[in-house]
Amino acid sequence: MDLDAVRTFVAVAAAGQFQDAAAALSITQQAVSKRIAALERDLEVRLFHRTARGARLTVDGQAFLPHARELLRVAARADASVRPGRRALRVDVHSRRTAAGVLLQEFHRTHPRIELDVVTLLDADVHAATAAVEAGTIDATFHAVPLPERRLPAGIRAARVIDERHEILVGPRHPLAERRAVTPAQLAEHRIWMPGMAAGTEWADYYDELADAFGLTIDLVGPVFGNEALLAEIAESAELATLVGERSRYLWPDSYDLRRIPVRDPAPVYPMSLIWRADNRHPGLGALRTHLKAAREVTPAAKVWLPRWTHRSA
Amino acid sequence: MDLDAVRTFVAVAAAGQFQDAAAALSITQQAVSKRIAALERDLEVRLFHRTARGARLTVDGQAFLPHARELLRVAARADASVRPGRRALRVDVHSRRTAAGVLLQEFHRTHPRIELDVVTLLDADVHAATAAVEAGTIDATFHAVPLPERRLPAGIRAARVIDERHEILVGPRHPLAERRAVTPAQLAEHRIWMPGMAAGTEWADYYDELADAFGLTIDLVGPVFGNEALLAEIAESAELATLVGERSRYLWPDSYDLRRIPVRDPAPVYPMSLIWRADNRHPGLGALRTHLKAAREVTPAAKVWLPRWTHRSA
DNA sequence: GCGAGTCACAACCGTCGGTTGTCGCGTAGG
DNA sequence: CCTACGCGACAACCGACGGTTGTGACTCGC
Repeated sequence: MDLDAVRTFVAVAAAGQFQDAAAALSITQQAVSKRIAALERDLEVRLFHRTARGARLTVDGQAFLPHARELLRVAARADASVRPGRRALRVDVHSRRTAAGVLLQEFHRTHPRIELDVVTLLDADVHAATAAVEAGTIDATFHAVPLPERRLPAGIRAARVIDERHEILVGPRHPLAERRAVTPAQLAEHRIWMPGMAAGTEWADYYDELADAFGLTIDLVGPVFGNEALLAEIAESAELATLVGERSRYLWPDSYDLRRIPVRDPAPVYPMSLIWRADNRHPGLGALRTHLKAAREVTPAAKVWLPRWTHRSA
Repeated sequence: MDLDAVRTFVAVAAAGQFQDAAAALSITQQAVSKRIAALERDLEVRLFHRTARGARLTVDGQAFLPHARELLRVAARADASVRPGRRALRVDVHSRRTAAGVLLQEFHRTHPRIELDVVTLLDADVHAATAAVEAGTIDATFHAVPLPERRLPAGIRAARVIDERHEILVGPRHPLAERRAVTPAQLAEHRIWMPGMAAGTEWADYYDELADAFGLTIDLVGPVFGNEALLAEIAESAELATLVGERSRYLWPDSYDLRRIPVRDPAPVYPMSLIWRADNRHPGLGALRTHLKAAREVTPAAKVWLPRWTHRSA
């Protein structure tokens, strides 16, 4: 199936005759005739009734038309997603399942008109992601911004948009399973398991500092067999717990009886900023910033714990 | 943008290298190279990093990939919608806004996996539609089936699936505007306007018989300026009313203050059947029949009025 | 019956997309 | 360090496809 043929089909359906469609497409009537004939041969079905007054859709043509329109729309979106100059808003998130991803999905739902592409830079820390923003390959990224010892490059802006609190995830046999909330101090006696956190990453640094601050045992090592395996292990265990972002979404089969219990007093918070180029005029970027600003839930300062190394600015 | 190129792009992204993708597509590596190069030239963007070990997606490629997949999915659906042999379930309804259309939409929502095409045969009465079912151009149609004086053709089946009751649509100044319900007899004093009902159609016959039975004045003539104009007229008028199916959906701007008032005791019912070929093995057809059976709301026989000419069978 | 309109068919031709053959280059291994 | 292997790119060739112009068959309306 050829997209040009589909475009021609839609043009003919709209015009009601080959000639006008040909004019609209700036080709000859004969070319239109050939394209339609080729499409009909390809689909093995007749799309138009030819009359002396023009062309009318057959039942098959009628059935095909909305699909053809959809096809062209999707093709236009696909094109817009990468076309330099007016491509879709491209935002980098570390994972779609954590707060930033969830917020982006929400943004997409409330702003269906804004073309949005969510990508994940491979092995990118704040600096690599910021470099990508600077280079223009992405329009924005979500990261915790380190204290301004190392200032952001000129022309780069950042704004705190997510204060992600945490919950522990435990199985039914875990001692804390029935709590409505736990404090960080209460977690000291229990083992917390976060496999797959490579040392040296921002997240590993965060959990290290958190462990230090409250005397926790946070296990960052261990083989990674995927989320499914981790969840199964947690559900079975009477000792293991893992930390998840409050707004993260991990789907698990109903057979796993897992509970999410908020960590409060103080609530450890992973502060994420949106990072973008000051001179980026993409209309979707402004909308995204406005949306994130509105969606931000600020917890009173007294009740949160923040890592020392992060950028404090709003 | 060429669909073959897009298919190739997806294959390369999956394989991680040109050679394997070429093998999977049964073409040479050189052809793959050309197709990708053409796509990149077309989109004015680099999609892959070429290395000595294969090809890795660039950020642009990563952004493009889901759109490319979607494009292929939509193309496959478009193809399936008309491909003889295994095309989508094709159902004819007179209007998408009336009960049959609304039920089909509901069916589509609850059965997203079943490819469904809703078409409207032009100028087709029961017999023309039945002929289309017989010929196989459509899988099913909704119509009131006349009494078996003229029996259905051999191999054609019909089942009553919709008993559509009615409501009158009136503006705020109409004498009946504040009623919670009206009887057909009460309508006798008022003028009912149904423009655009060509004489001789099933619907016109129905309204004729209804008018006779209760001494109503139903005006089937009048110029047709579209639904919008009709609704505007009704909303303004203190005398005009029009009949609509209970489950029909007409959207109007909020500025029109229109009320829908059920007609009951007895409730005139337009009985519609689904008509299909007994030997049609399309899997969606069975699902549709089951769905319609479950959705059917049967009003006690004593409380309904049915036209004499319709097929009484369940 | 004829003219004006429709679409289809035929002939022609350039371009595009496929193939085969070869090269440059980066990585891995001796 | 140098070589051998594997990857993708480039070049030359060729057939097929899609565009054009010219023409024919057909229908409708005056």
